[in-house]
Amino acid sequence: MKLTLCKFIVKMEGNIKKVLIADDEPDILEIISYNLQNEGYTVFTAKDGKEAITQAQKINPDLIILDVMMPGKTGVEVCAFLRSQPAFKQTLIIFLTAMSDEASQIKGLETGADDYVNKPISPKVLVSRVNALFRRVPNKETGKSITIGNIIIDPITYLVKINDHEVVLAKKEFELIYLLASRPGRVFLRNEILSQIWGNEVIVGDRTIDVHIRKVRQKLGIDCITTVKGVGYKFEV
Amino acid sequence: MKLTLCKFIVKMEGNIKKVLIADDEPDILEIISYNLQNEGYTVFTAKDGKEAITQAQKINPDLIILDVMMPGKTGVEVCAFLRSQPAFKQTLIIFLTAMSDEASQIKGLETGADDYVNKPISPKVLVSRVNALFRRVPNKETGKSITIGNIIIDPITYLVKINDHEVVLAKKEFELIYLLASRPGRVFLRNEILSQIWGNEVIVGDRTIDVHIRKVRQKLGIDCITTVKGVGYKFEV
DNA sequence: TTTTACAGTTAACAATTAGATAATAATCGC
DNA sequence: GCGATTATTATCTAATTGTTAACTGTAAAA
Repeated sequence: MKLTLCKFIVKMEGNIKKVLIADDEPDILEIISYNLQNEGYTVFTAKDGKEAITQAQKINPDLIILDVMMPGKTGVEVCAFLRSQPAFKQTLIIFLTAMSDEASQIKGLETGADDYVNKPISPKVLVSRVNALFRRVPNKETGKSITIGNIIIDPITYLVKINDHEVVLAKKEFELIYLLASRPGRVFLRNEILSQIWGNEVIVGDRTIDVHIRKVRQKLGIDCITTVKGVGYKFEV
Repeated sequence: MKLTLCKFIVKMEGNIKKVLIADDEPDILEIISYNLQNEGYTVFTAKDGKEAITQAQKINPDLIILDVMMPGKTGVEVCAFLRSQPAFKQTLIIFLTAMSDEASQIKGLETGADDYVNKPISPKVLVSRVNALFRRVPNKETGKSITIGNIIIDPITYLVKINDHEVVLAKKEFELIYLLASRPGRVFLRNEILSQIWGNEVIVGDRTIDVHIRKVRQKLGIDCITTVKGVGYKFEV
């Protein structure tokens, strides 16, 4: 009783989560779909890696469940590709695999997956894990375009529009403005920026962020990035 | 050279994650501790459920790894108890267990755990999962904004608002007012201020605090810092 | 009243930090 | 593999921020 009520609330709050499942075995696709739909998720499917990517870009799901072994692009490759795009930096990803050897599991998690479930899959366990993931990441806006004043920042097309004037930014430049604009007013420490955009393992020099900030400021032509000396940067209109 | 320095700084700047591990088997405790410490985490241990709870309350860890089967309180019980307290609503919890049956796994995840790892544990996999979890959780907000009367001191935006008028302070100035305002009315000894803001190793002259206090008073324009002669300063409205 | 002990004030100096720019390196698309 | 774009580094400069020192004011103790 409590559960259904809870589900109902989740559904009413405009938080219907979109889940994309990619697996080349139709049976698995079906059984997972069925169980997740029962939990109130909207489910989309893809039968290989390529389709997974096109689908992901089209529907912008909240969670992607990826089979590791797929014809064409493997799940790990799909994950790596998606993670390289700002729109999917925050998207939850679960790997599904027959391999239970730890090497591939570690690799999977390090590629940026959020969980790793071994086949044979118990649908109920999978559902529990999906729920647990969503519980942890409440209503994270994933891949949504950001509109602040007369500025639109769209991670799908990689374009920034200012007063209907399109500005083309390089990848890092776009990632920067997208990150800062994701929480307008909030100061992002240099460390945060580094770990969000460059990742924790990559180490770049001190001036690298500055140079990118400068380029963004230059290209946008408007003053929307404020420096907080000794702390970091923030987006402000 | 530069590389190590940079890494060191990153780790030092408030990103040290505290992990509490509770398991009744000393061997497991040790091997997990070792591996997590190697990754840069600060590790605390507990040998049973009761100790886990007292430790958790004492050190307020970012992540708790709980063995399900422990003498006294089980991991699930510990988890349920902690989750019932506001302070631990957001704390990450991973279950560790020999049982691989799905019922207990589902139950564990539904109690509010964030992950579930089956024994025998591969330390490397566990470390990967821990990393994956922390990657997912947004950096704990730097601090809460303080509102006293018509003054708002907000460390997220690094701004002080007085009657909707924004005041921009330099880093040390902000740290000062934020510290004093964190306990309004309480007198902070000069020594306390020094060790809180400058750290224990740094030695600065006598007048340094005064000068910063003066700047804050000047910039804020209102009289909210009171001098207690021979003792220190306090925030008062 | 004078002395003393603090804290306030101010300006000068030092240190830190970010901006600008050009040069080099890496990457991408063909 | 080549040219073009993008990313990173190095260096210098400018600005801001932090610290010190010297002086002033003030209130309590001698």
